[in-house]
Amino acid sequence: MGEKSIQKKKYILKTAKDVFTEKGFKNVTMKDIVEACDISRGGLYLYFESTEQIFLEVLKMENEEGEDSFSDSIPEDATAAEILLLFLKEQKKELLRKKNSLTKAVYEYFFDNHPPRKSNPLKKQFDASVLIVEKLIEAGVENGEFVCDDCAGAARNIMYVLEGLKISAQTIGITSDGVDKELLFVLRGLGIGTD
Amino acid sequence: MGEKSIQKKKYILKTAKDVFTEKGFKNVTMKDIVEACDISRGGLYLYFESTEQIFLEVLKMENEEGEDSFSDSIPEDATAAEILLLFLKEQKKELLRKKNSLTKAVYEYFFDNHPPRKSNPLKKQFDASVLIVEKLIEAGVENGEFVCDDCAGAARNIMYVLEGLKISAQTIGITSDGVDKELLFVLRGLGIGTD
Amino acid sequence: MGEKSIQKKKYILKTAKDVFTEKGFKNVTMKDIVEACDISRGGLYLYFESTEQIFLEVLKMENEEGEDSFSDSIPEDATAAEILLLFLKEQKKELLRKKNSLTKAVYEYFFDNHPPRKSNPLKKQFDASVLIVEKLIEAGVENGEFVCDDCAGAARNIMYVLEGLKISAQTIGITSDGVDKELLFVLRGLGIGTD
Amino acid sequence: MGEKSIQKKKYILKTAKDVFTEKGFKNVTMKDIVEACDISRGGLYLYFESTEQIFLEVLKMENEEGEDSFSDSIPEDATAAEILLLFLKEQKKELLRKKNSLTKAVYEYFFDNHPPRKSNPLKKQFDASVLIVEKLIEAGVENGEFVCDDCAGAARNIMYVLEGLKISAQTIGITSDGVDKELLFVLRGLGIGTD
DNA sequence: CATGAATGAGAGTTCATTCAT
DNA sequence: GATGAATGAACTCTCATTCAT
Repeated sequence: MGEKSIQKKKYILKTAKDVFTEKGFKNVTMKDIVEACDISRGGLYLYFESTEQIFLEVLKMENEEGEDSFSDSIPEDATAAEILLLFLKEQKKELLRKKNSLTKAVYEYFFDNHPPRKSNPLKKQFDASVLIVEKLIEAGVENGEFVCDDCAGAARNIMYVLEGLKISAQTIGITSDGVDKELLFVLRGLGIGTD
Repeated sequence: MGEKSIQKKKYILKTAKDVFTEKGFKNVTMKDIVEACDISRGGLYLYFESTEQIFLEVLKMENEEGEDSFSDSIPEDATAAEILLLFLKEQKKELLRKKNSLTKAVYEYFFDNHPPRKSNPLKKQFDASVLIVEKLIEAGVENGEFVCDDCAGAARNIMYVLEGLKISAQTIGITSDGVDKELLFVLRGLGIGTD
Repeated sequence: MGEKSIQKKKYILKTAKDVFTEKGFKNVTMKDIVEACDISRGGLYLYFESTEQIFLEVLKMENEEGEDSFSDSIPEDATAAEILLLFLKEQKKELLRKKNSLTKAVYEYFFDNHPPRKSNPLKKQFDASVLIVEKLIEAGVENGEFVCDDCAGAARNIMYVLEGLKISAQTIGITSDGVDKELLFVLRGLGIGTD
Repeated sequence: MGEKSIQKKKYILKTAKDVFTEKGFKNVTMKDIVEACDISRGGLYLYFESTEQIFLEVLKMENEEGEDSFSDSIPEDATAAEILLLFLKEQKKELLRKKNSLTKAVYEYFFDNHPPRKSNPLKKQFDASVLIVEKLIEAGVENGEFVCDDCAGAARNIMYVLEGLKISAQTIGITSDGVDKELLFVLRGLGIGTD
């Protein structure tokens, strides 16, 4: 596949992402993507052979891009508490977005497709997030910002609460205030009240 | 619709429940249900006109049956802590069930169908559970079993954690131990360690 | 079939007539008739075995009733011209009726079903009408009301014009004035102007 | 849609015309057309989405072709009477054709579908024909071929008689002689006897 | 006689996928 | 590489017709 087609592949993935964002995973057909990309039916098959493959590559692309953007937004001299707050705000923004990112599609996809635990990209991401939060909490405990005698537990707890909020946002709905209340409760568990 | 057809309707709902349990919501066609029930194509349409209608009636049936079975299992003289533990164990059992109940189908359905918040049955159920847990915690606080200065917040927190565990069980997978760890963490927040 | 069932048969035919009147012939299903009659599916089959059979019996019933009603409305001492006008007015009323009698259903039925010419009930009716009109014209010519040297031809012509008006009413639409213009033109051919 | 598919579309329309001619409108299913064209089920849907759409395009095609073929057949130096006779012969041929053109299908379709009078293509065609005949009669009156003091009325009368003959041909049946008798009667009204 | 549940054939429609150009 | 017409499998849904009660 030459230089030119790599461009096209990226174009397709970017366009497909919008489609998945709007319609989830199962509702998306090859036809939908063909039409969104305004390419020929056969053309799409030159690059991808199923919505599943496209979706997985969209996810991969997302992860690669996503990683950077968060760490980029952290000020050099931020305290642990500040970074944690930033992280939570980011998550909140994400989960409240009306046309909500890929969350729905991701859930839908992984409902039906259970990659072996070890290679489950969702699990990897989850575990990575837990680790980051854990490190943050540990750092915060060390310099007296947080109180916590089970940092790993607290980190996991935060992540599960976030998962709970995320799925609730997609199913029963949730307000900005609703999210704040939960996050505050969690933070109070770390010994701090917040703005 | 006579006595007899009511029986049949129930039979269809019960059979359909298994189908939804196995395949989720979107993957289920009228044909699937027809075949599972071993009735004729047209026969199904005498009772239901879409998988959606069937699914919603399955849910209703589930809720009606579910309510009783839990309260039935509570001993007369149980303490608040005991009841809470019972409740959590029940939830754990539910969320670990391999062919996992209707969870997947429910999520899938409500991803695409957002009933107005007021009439969202999922929300109703969630709120009801929060209330129950809240009352339990309050009772526990009163007789010294729990320590907690925001019972409502704690109850909501527990429910969101449960939601997080539920969705995680469906997507990234989770072990019995993993669930226990989370529940223990939450309970410790109420001032108790557990068996 | 006993006394009672003859009543029921008549009831079905009367109800079915309304259905055919509203929906034509082809659009009517056994189900439609069953529902209109509010009887059971099987019940209908005890009396009739197809919409075709029902329709033909409806037509027979109509003809039997129709014959009397027209001749009843003619005054004893009417002149030929008066009777002819009466006849044309009757036809006009019929063909302008919005929910137009059985015309549509009749045409639809006979498009697909061509009984041998001799036994075609539609043809019988048409020929009978031609004859009546012819006799009227002859009578009118004799007593100087009309001028006409081919009474049979004129009668046939009138009937074909009426057919043309009837089908036009059903397809391209026609106004009361439109009908009047045609009828006047035809009457002028008989040497008379009219009110 | 490229050059090639335009060919195919025409092919489908031509084939479909035969189907409508044979079976009328309501009796024709997408499947019938698919089979007549010997194409795939899905293939037909690439071009048309319903029998109605196909039918209307068949009609349009017919009208476009029909217009030319008649005017082409008129000799340069024909008199008004000659042209009128030609026109009537054409109509006669049309209405006697055993597998009778689209007449039946057209009637069937317009029984159920009443486009607003202004845009009813059937009405347009009817009105256009009336106008043509009227002009012919006027021309004939001017040069002494016809006698007539209400050319418009006579033209309309001729067209309604033709409609009457057309519907009669489809329902009660009519012979070549039968048609001749009617047309002669009408022509005699214009002051001429004919071959 | 009457009921109405049940059956199964058949029409409509959509898409993943292929393939000649 | 790219196109888009074509195919056919799979679903949905509706009724005529039957039959046990």
